[in-house]
Amino acid sequence: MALTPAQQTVFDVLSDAEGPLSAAEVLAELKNHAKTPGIATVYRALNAGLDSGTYVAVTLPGDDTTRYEPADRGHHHHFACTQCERVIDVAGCPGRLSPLVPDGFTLTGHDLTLFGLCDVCA
Amino acid sequence: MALTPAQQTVFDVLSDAEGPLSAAEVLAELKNHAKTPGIATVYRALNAGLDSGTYVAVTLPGDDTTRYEPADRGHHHHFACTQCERVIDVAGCPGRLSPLVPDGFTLTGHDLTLFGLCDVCA
DNA sequence: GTCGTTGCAAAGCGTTTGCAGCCTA
DNA sequence: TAGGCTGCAAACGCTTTGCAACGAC
Repeated sequence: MALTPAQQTVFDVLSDAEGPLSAAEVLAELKNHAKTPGIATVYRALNAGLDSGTYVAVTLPGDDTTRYEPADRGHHHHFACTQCERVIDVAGCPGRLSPLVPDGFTLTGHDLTLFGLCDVCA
Repeated sequence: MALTPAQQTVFDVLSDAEGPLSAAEVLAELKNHAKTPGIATVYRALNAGLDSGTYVAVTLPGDDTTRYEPADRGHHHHFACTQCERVIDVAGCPGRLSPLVPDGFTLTGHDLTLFGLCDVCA
């Protein structure tokens, strides 16, 4: 599946990011590039990536905007800085979640977000 | 801080729920009551509760609507049924999260959502 | 009568979609 | 010329706000 120029640009930005970006952040990042696409084009590129399985959507607590990141990063979680609002990936996983699940429930997945101060803000 | 009638009704619904409810769910629940307030009144009651610290807002991954629950439930997490979309509280906490935090970052909180099938859907 | 609460409708904000213009082949 | 990509603007759903009417004291 060949990428359109706009899709390629968006893909580059997401690949270079150290965590999931919102559509607005992608657009802001693209402002640094030679050519800035319209917001509609950004959303179309992001949704095309979701459809093709290239990206996954990420929603963080307390943040009502959808974020996107490449789907090939494997299982990981996120750290959200409460000061600068930057979101970065963190490797690893607490594991041992089955004991938390009530009787009769089936656990198929989980999502963990850490909050605190990033290295810049700390 | 005396509650208005509408605030009291919303408070009753949230207190009886076994997990966080969205504004739409609160409104749907209120339809079973004698008097159904307008959606604006529901939002006003919810936000008044947030301001006074009576409620906390909860956002779940993959769900772009804000949910609300009483603030006095202590530290707990949530289980979201991927089939019926019901969300219920789960007690307990994996703990041991500090090892996941990158060097130079300060951990102040976390949020965990479990996904799977509830006892009804399993 | 005064003040706060409520309901309706309009406004906001993020996201999606329709449509026409553009570029490439 | 035909096709798809793009940008603009309108549409859309959830949430908030303005304003006037209502009810309690």
